[in-house]
Parts: sequence; structure tokens; C-alpha cells
Amino acid sequence: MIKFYNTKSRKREEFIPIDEGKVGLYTCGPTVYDFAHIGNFRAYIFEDLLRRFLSLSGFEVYHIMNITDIDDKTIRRSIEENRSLQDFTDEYVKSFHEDVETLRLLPAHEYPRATEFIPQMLDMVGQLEEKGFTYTTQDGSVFFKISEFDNYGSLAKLDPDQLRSGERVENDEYGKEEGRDFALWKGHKDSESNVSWESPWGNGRPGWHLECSAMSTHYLGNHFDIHCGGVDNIFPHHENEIAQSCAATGEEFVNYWLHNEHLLVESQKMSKSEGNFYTLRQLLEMGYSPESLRYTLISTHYRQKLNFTFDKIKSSQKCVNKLRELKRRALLIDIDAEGRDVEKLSSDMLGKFQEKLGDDLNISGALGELFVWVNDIFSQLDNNEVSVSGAGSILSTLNTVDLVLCVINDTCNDEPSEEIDALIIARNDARANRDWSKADEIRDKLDALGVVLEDTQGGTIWKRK
RNA sequence: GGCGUCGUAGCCAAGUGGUAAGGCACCGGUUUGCAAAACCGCUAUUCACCAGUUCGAGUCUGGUCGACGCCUCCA
Repeated sequence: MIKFYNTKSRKREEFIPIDEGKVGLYTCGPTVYDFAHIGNFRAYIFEDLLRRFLSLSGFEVYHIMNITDIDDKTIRRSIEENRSLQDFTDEYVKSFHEDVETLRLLPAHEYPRATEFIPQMLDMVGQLEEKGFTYTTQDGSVFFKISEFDNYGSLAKLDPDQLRSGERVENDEYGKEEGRDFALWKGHKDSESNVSWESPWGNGRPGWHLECSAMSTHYLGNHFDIHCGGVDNIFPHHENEIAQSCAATGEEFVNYWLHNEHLLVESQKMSKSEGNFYTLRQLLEMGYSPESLRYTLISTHYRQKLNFTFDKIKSSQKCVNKLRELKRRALLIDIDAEGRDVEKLSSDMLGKFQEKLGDDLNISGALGELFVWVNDIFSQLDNNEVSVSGAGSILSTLNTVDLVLCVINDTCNDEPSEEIDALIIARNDARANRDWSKADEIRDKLDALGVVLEDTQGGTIWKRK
């Protein structure tokens, strides 16, 4: 049985898809006004884990991730840089896809961009207007009137009457009737340059919430299985999506809402003013490997705040190295030996591994099971108790685990380096001549480059620290 | 004011009534030219604190203290 914690009910619920064997998954993607930061990727990695686990469990997943290429920030920055909105956002869409590849996230099946869905959004505004959920203001904006929608606040567990008009409310910016109403369509403002589309309500541009309703239903139908995002999206974004979608279609919208907690950097909230704001690119430049970052982000339960520290990245690299070392050792087995039944140990472990993940993606529990097995196997390897077929079983087990973790196998391996190879050869020459001080000198040099050596029977290999 | 989350070893962390998984780090041993990696062994009488329920509580109930999030466009 697979269970997920559903924000809608605040409980773990058994997962039952609408169509047996298939899952419609919508995840809130990036707003492309800058490089994505490590906190953004926490969300995308959680979604990647979810998707990979569902696939491993035999579901056929159809995954849509939106790209917000029109909002206050994209408009403002493109104007600042004196570029067209499209030209400006294209750059960050491209970098986003590069980052997705670096972190080995499974690409979504579609990445719809808000600006490509203006007609569908306007259709939805039309439906809402027809049903009496909207009003227009003098500047040509269209608002959703939440007092017309009975269940408003059901996801965030907020009572609309209790909502405080906080400091963040720009109350009369668009002349709305009540502070809590939200914009479906925003009338054109001069400050937004030529960013504007025609509509039955005059020129303007879509409100933020509308794109996700329009694009998710376009690809997944009015009623689909899972919608994910960061906890900050629960309110107002997802609450508003529910209101719009259910009001427009008259149907149920999403069955399971899954939200990930935020990431802290060295126990502090990540912010530019604190100077602890890291993009993936910056961390790679600092010398951290993609797999260590992936492991760091994936190995803490998604509903737990993740305290992102450099110690944790180093610890993650060690864990990854250990798994890779096990694979390397298994590949070296070429003689038959009598030992305990690796096959059974492995299949038992995989069973528990999947069972833990099926419990609301309990990754810590799953990794616990994995490492109990890893230790057991290492011990058998050291005692020469693993046969050729046992080794095969170890390798296939690691491959299965890596379908989810995606940190062991090749594509994100360290790039070959002629410099490193040359130094290793020089050191081995020195060792052959029993010139230990020279050999150690070269090893120290490599250490300074973040490279650790291991002299094995099969030759010298290297890893990242 | 409203809604909600969390507090388990030096650090990370599993554990939804039965006597504390796992990872990193540390220490001792095997191994190694020395290392590294791996192995063997050691590392929480205790789960923020207090009270209660129970044969039995990290797990349930009440309270206290502490950290944090959301309450209109931030993953």
C-alpha cells in the first residue's frame, strides 16, 4: 500500500489513482527571472523522488511542470535589461533545463509556458464570468470574487473572514472590491511597457494563479491525481487554483496535494541579504559534485525542514562514494565462492526499501534499510563469500536502488582529467622506485585538488573528497 | 489574533504502545610503504521539561519551555 500525506486532509491517505496504473502529476515549476537556487531544487528533487518512486512501483506517470514566464519579476527585470520578455525569459528557461540535467531530474513530459496559454486562460476567465464568479474593475482587470465560492480556504485551513489584511496586501492597486479577492486578469499598466495581450476585457496580462489551472486541466483533465509545490504555495496560490478550477468546471480538481518544506542554509532562512543564497551553479563552482548535492537534497524527508550545510554535502559525498565503492567491488568478483544467499538478502532489502518509500516517501527509513544491506554485503565481500552470481545480484540491486536515488551510476561521474591521470601515473612510478616521499608529495597535491586516492589490487583509483 | 510544524547521541536522522534503525564524525584493532577504502570492536539506561493514562510511553492525554512557518503572488 502506498500512502501520501495529503495537505487537503492533513493526513496520510492511501494513494489510489483515478485511472488504475496511471498517475497525472502536476508540479509548480520555476519563475524564470533568475537562475534557480538550491531551495527551488529541493522542491524539484522531492518531485523527482515522487515520480521515480511511482514509476518504480509500476505506475505510468504523466508529468507536467509549468514555467512562469510572466509575472511582476520577469516583467520588471526584462524592462531593466531593456530586453523583450521572451528574449529575457528564454535565457533562464535554458539554464533551468541545464540545471535539471545536472541534478539528473527526470524531465517532465511537458513544460508549458504561461505566455503560450493565454487563450486557454482567457477561456477560463470567460467561464468564470458566465457563472458569476468574477467582476471587472475600471482599469480592465478581472477579479475572482471569493465570497461566491463556498469552500474557499479549505486547503490552507484558513477562514476567509479571519484573514488579516496584512502589510503585504497592496490593497487598491487594481481597485478590487475586497483585499482577499485575487486577479484573474490584470489590466495593462504603463509601467509594464508593451507586455500585453488583447482580451474581451481590454488589454492586459494574466494573473499568476490562472496559468496553473489552465495548463493543468489542459494536459491532465479537469480532475487529476497529484499536484505538488512548496509549502509557501498552499496559500494563496493553490487555494486560488482550487477556487478557479472548481468554480469553472464544476468538478473536483486535485485528489492529492503534496507540499515540501523549505530549506534553511546553515540554520538561517536563505536570503540575498544574508548572503547565504546559493544557486546550483555557484555550488558546483565551489567544487561540490552534482551527486553530492542531489543526495543532500533527496535524503531528508520532504516535509521536514532541510538545514543545508556544507558538512551535510560532504557527508553526502561519502555516502555516495560508499555506494559506488560497493558497485566497484562487486564488479571485481570473478571467482566462485560459497557464501550466504545474497539474492535473498537483496530482494528482502529492496522490499523494505520500497515499503518505506511507500509510506509517504520515508527516505530516511529507506536509506537505513539500504545501508544495513550495504554493510552486510561489504562484510561478505571482505570474507570472500560472494560468488559471481551473488555479485550479479548485488549489481542489479544497486541498479534498482539507483532508479530512485540516481547517484551511483555513470552519467554524473567525475569527468576524466588528464592532469589527475598524469599525476597518478607519476606517483605510481615513484612508488615503483620506492621513492615514498615523492609519492606522498604527489598525493598531497591531488588532495589539495579535492581528490582522494585508493591503491587497490586492480590499480589506483580516485574519488572526490 | 487565526492556522500549522518541530524538539531523539558531537552533527543528520528512522521510529504512530513492547523495551532506541541507519548515515557522517570520533576512538581502538585488522589491512597498507604510509595512506585511502573496507572489515572487526567501541560510542544514547535514554528520546526538551513536568504531570497523567497504561502491566508497559520516544510513541497516547494535559501543561510548560524552546525553535520555526503561513495568514495575498516566495520552492
